[in-house]
Amino acid sequence: MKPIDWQVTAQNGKARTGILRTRRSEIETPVFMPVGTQGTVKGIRYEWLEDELDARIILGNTYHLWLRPGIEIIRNLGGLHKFSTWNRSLLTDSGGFQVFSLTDLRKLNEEGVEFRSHVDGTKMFLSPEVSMEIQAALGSEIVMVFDECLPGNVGVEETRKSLEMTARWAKRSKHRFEELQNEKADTGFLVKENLSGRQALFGIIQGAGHLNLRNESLEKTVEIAFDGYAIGGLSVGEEKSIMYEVLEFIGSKMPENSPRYLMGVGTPEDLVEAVYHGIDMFDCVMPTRNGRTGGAFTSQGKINIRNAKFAQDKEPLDKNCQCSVCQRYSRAYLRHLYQTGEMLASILISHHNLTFFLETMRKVREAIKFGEFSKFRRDFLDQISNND
RNA sequence: GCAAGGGUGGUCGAGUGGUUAAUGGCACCGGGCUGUAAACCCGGCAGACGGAAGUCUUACAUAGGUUCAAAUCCUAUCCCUUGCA
Repeated sequence: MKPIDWQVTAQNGKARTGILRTRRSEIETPVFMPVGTQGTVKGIRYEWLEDELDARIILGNTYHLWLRPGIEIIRNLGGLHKFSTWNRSLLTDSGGFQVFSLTDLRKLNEEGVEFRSHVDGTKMFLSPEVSMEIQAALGSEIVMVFDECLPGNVGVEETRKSLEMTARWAKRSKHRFEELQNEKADTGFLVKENLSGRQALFGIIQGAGHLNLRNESLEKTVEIAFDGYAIGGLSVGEEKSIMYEVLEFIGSKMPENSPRYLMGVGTPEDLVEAVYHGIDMFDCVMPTRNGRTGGAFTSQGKINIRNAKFAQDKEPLDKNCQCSVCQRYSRAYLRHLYQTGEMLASILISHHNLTFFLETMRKVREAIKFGEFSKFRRDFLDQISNND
């Protein structure tokens, strides 16, 4: 028995819809997963995620939860689901991205990465094994292998060395992961229908903007065999055209019968483009981070609620949006909340943004089912670049 | 009325003869944010011209003055604060 089940339900060009079943929820793909790094999607109560937004899966982060509150505490409280009360699916990132983003606070070698905690400077050592142990304690439905994520625009030699290490780390991740499953270290264990009740493990393809290396990484990763495959190392400073090039090249080469996950991406346009190239899963901090900092995504493109031009604007953030924020609050009011530093501004805009992302994916799925994805893509990109 | 201390750019507040179109903070304006060290970061903020380096004009209560040079020194006036009557 497998830990997850994924079936394609419709195909339109390279784009496809599917149903991903985990032990905790049923997820229609393509799916956008809100990011909940520290056990919370910043500014959004689970009630909203469950009810109005109807998110079926969110992210958590190994590194952050390891530092605070610490794994012992989470394990003692029964895992991240019980601790946080989020009962739908969780995907946990391995800390691999922090290898990239906390570059000043780390020392990296074959064995793993020594971090100085960004919280208090304590030395911590993260490795494939440790990452798997933490993710087992968190009890997420989908565990990510521990990888090295390079910045964009890195040369061929460095990229190759890195991707080879990532492949070795992937092997070690899987080895330790399976031990932990057998040891029943997974706090989220839950038997459901014909699933194993265990965690699923996804591999990560690296290779920066070098297509041949992407291919190499793909082969190495598939050879190890995972429950799903992710593309890492995109949108990390490289030209956007490089990301699209990599997606076009590698997207449809990834195993057809497993979910394909593009890590950390992206803008609404990126999502639609990636779906076009056969990607099924996404996560990104943009809706919540931009929401907190006054950036709203709309069907007419991005707006910045700080702009003086909204001071007396009675319209909602997006006149085409059905979310509870757009049904009730004007741009003028939201701008006022933002300008006066009211936390509600961040909450409401984040809420709207998440709605926009999730709703966009709903429309994407719809379009694929009706065989109209090309038209949808054209119209969507047209609308969104048409603002001001 | 007398005495003391003050009046600086939207605001608060540095500066007390030249490197000062004037430090900072706030406000304001704009930009950025892609597996969250992010309720954050960056930039602009007298006016005009310029792509820019820059040039010019007007500025530190008001009006005069001293000086090669003044927000800074002097004189007068107006206003504010505090104390004493």
